[in-house]
Amino acid sequence: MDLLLLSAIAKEPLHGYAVVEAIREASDGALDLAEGTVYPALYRLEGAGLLASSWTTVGGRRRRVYRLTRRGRARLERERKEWQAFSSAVQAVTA
Amino acid sequence: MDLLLLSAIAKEPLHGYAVVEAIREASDGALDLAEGTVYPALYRLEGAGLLASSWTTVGGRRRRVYRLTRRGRARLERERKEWQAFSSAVQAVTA
DNA sequence: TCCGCATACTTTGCGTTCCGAGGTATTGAA
DNA sequence: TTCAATACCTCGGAACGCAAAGTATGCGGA
Repeated sequence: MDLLLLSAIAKEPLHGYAVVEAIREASDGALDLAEGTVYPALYRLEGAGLLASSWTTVGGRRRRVYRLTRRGRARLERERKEWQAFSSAVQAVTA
Repeated sequence: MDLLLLSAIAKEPLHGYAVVEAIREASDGALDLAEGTVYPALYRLEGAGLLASSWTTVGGRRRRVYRLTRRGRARLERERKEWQAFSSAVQAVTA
């Protein structure tokens, strides 16, 4: 989860709703995250100092735009490596 | 989890303790499952009709050996495909 | 005009899952 | 005889992902 969110926001700052769309589109519909999953996860990541947010208003609608902090980028690198390792391990067991 | 257990047991019937070892070795130590994870999962899979078990005694030690049922093999195929799809999707988002 | 849909955020509660920790019991080696 | 390894079982907690419901705004079509 964290890897997905950090990856999406790393490409460009996004607000919650846009994160859901970005991940759904990037995965060609395979990953369709529920809002009840994403928003609490974003709060958690911000609380952990990996994301920072600011409110903006676009066309009368308020948006909370998230961007990666320095620590967030470092964490993203780590998460990527861990995912690769995990994925390879699963591949090895199931092959 | 289910994919890992079914994969390990598909190669040859195994008892719980051996499943943990098989997965740890196949993954070169990367996946080291806790017994508190594996045993309940095996009961669950057996309850779902994907595994069948029988008691054996080897050197005074009792073992519950699990093997895949027909439905278990079908499920394994499905789990493999789902994992591939999921893994590809994550790869696409994080790339 | 007004209804409904898309946008956008928030919160609550549920079910599942995985694990740590503890327990039982046997065998074999130090 | 004591300890490690083998082998099983079970309880409790913590986290997680999601469905569902709620709030609110803007916009297009009937």
